[in-house]
Formats: sequence, structure tokens, C-alpha cells
Amino acid sequence: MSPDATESTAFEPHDHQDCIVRTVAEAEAHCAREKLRLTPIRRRVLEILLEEHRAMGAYDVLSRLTAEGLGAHPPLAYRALDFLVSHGFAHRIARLNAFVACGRPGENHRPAFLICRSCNSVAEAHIPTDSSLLGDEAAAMGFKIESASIEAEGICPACSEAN
Amino acid sequence: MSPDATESTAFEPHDHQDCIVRTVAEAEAHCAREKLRLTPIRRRVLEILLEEHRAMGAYDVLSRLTAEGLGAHPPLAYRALDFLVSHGFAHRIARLNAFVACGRPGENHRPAFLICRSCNSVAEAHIPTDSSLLGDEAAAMGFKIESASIEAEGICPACSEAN
DNA sequence: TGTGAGCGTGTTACTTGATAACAAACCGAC
DNA sequence: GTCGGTTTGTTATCAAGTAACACGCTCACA
Repeated sequence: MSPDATESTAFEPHDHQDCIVRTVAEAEAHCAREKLRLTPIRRRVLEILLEEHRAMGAYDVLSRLTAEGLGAHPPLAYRALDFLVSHGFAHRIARLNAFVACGRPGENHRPAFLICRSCNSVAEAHIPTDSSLLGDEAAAMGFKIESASIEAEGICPACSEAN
Repeated sequence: MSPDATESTAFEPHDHQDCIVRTVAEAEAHCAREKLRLTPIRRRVLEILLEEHRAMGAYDVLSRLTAEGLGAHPPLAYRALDFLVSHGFAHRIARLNAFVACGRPGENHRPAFLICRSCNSVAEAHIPTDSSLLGDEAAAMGFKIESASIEAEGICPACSEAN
């Protein structure tokens, strides 16, 4: 499972339709293995996130669902998003109060996010899993880290060119 | 300005009153140097954050201000908090939609936050300034990082003992 | 072939977080 | 003193997130 040089990130042109289909299939397989239910709404929300390939607010997702006749109440979107996040199919970007589909579902990874402040596209970078950067200092203070997130904001290549 | 072994973090017992007085004095000096105005409201908000030594929502701060007869409108709190954050006297914790006083005002630092999920106390850890961790990977993608934040959640020593 | 437990969804209402827009007051400089 | 910029007062509104409870499906087990 070495980093693949041709792996697609949000910042590189890639066969997007294929990327959606493949990721949904992976999610389906994962759910089957884990006896989770990828219900129509959950599946649709995952697809929507994948289609956009950028951070979307819960209400953005909701309005897509509403447009498709799938319902109009906030909990609808939040519940689906919570499911996706808690099972690793999506991530929450705290800085933006938004959500983005995971680029490597199933893989147990420590994502860091590169967020374009111009177009909101989000790419995942990978932190070397042995890097204990914070861990040592936290341990010295007696603090037990349970989860950590790294979010970097800047300009993506496309917006940089377009400036 | 080397890291001081006796430096106080939110997780260690320390002379809190002194810590407040000293930090406010530092903020005052800094504002004088930079020709910034540490108005009564801004100063009071800083004191409130320092008194708590934990992440506070803007509305928590506002209710303190209101109780003290200083006003009751959200912009009051947000404007003061924006001032404090933009001049380095406080930080915003995205994960919590909350604010915390800066532990090292004036120093140009790259903070990482250790957030106790039990009591919301927040300590700042320091990232080695030469660590380019993300930088290399971002550069390879053509992404220009402008700012980054690291937020770790877990259990602080006090809550860990109390469990 | 129920039936009931657990999960997912529908719905209402609400809390919390954040900002837009404009008016009034303050303050320092010239 | 008066002008310009900053700060504060005020109203209103938008955006994000959740509580609470009812309904209904489905799957296992009797």
C-alpha cells in the first residue's frame, strides 16, 4: 500500500467519474464486511461529496438532497455525514465547518488537510505515522492524545495559476 | 527567550492571578509599542479568557460581559475576540468553535493545541519551527501553505487523575 | 408467523455560532 | 475645531448543529 505516484488528489486532473464509482464500491464492500448499512441516503451523500471533491457544509449537502426530493431537515444530512465520518468515508474540516469525502477510505491513515481558501478544494496529505511531533511534548505534560488533526490553508495549484 | 522549564501551562498548577496580571501587562506593553488600542472591553475579554484558562465560546464570553453590564450584542464579543486573535493575544480553536488566551503573547510561535475533551482546558505545545512535515508534500503538489493549525484532543493530567 | 429489539428516518423546534449593515460616539492629528 | 479613522451600539439575520420523540423497517429468535 505504498503511496502511489499516480494516486489522484483533488488538485490533479483525474478521471473523476471513475474515482466516484470506485470509492463508492469500496465503501460498499467495507460496509458489507463490517455489517454496516450504506442506506440510499448515506450512499447519496457520499456520492455528493465525491462529486464535489471539495469541502461542503452540511447545509450544502442538505440542499442537494432536498433538490432530489430526499428530504429537507438538517438531521437528515447530519446523520448521514456522521455515519460517513465515523466510519472513515469522510472527514470533517473543523476550520470550515464542512465535510469532505475521504481520499483513502478503509486505509487507517492520519490525514492532514490542505485546504484551498479560494475554491475550498481539499487534498489529504499523509503524516508519517512514526512522527510523534506532538506526542513527546504532550506526554511530558501528562496529556493523553486521543486524536489530532492538522489543517493547512493556502492556495491550490489551479487557483494559483488562475490567480 | 528559551523555553522555561517552569513555564506554566494550563495543565500545571501555577499562580494564576499572577499569570493574568503579567499577561495583561504584556498585552498592554505590546499594544503601546504597536499603537494598538487595548480598550476596556478588549482588555476585559482578555482577562476573562485568562481567568478561565480554557476554551470559551464567544457566547460564553458575551454572557460574562453582559453580567458585568458591558453590553449584550454578539458583535461586541466577536469584535473583541477578533482583535485579540488577530494580534496574537488569543487563539481560535476551530474544533470547538471557541477561543483561548495565548500562552505566549508577543512571541512569534507556531502553536499546536492540546485540548482536554473533559474540561476544555487548552495547553499550547510548540512545533519545532524547522519542521516542514507538511511543507514538502504540499510543495510537491504545488500547494502553497499560508497557515496551518494543529489541534489534538485527549485527556489532561487533572481529568486523567480524577477520571 | 408473530413480535420485539435495534436501527434508521421523519419532523418540530430550538440552541449556539457568526456576520451584515448602518448609526452614533470617540479620539487623535493637523 | 473639524476631519478621518476607529470603536462601539443596535437590529436583524444567516449558518451550523442538536434535542426529543414518533414512526417504520428488518432481522433474529421464539
